[in-house]
Amino acid sequence: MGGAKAKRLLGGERISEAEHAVMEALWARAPLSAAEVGEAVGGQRDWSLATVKTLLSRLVTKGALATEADGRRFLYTPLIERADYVGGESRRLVDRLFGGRAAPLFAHLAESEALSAQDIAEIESLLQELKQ
Amino acid sequence: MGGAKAKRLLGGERISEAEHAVMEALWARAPLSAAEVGEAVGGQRDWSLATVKTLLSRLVTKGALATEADGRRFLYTPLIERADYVGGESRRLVDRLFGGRAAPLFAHLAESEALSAQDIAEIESLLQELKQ
DNA sequence: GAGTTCAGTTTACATTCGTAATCGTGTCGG
DNA sequence: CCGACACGATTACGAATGTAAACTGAACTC
Repeated sequence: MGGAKAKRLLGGERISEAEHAVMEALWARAPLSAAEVGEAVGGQRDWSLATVKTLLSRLVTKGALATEADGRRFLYTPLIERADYVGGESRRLVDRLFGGRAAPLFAHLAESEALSAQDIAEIESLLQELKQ
Repeated sequence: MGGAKAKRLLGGERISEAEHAVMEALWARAPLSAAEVGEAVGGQRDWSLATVKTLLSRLVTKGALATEADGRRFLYTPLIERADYVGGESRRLVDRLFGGRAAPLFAHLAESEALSAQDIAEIESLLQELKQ
């Protein structure tokens, strides 16, 4: 279950960084109106509502969001799953920088002290699961 | 030695994806002339020499490459280390998508079967080193 | 020594992105 | 019924990017 195949954005369009912030808001809670998304991202970015609306429109065009009419306004809902997006981006990075292999990435994070003790513990237990 | 602190690009400018391909060529072997870089990346991207020259210039402007005169032409050498670039990009991804923690990234890679048996073995041994 | 070549520099131009302001229209209060 | 407001849609506009052609000056050729 949960094995939804990665939904490709229409024509494989990419989600930009600003757009991603909007997606995060909607992944956290959806559906939301434009104004609500504005509030939600208000903490992180200092955008005018107009900007948020532009990003929402672009995401709809790209096929990343669905709209549902709610009276005079729209409610927006993600069409792609966060896991798919995250997986895609991770894969892209690993491909681009580490020849597609994850171990070197891991080594890098380890070497640059990007791993906390907790991370290490968690990863260790994940490894255990994988091995059986 | 080798502990060079991450060289920040002038003003923190980012290296674009196309530029990155050029950097890879030079990280693999440097110094190289523009024509040589062209050949080196020729396999991956189908760029005209003019394009390669543009990218080289932009990278010089951004402070990512140094030029060394060699007769009528230039030889280009990276000013930033691949490890620094890779580390920066990895960190950005982890911050943006996983709240700065590496374990979730790892979990994701594991879950999406992006980890080969070899990866797992290597990571395991890295973990051993980390733990002592 | 003049023309051709070659390399870097300048200019070009369509897209995407970030960031909005403005427009058009339907709705709600009075 | 009329004006103020609330929304989405349209338009804007500069910076960055991808991709390259045109220009310029120096070097090598005959």
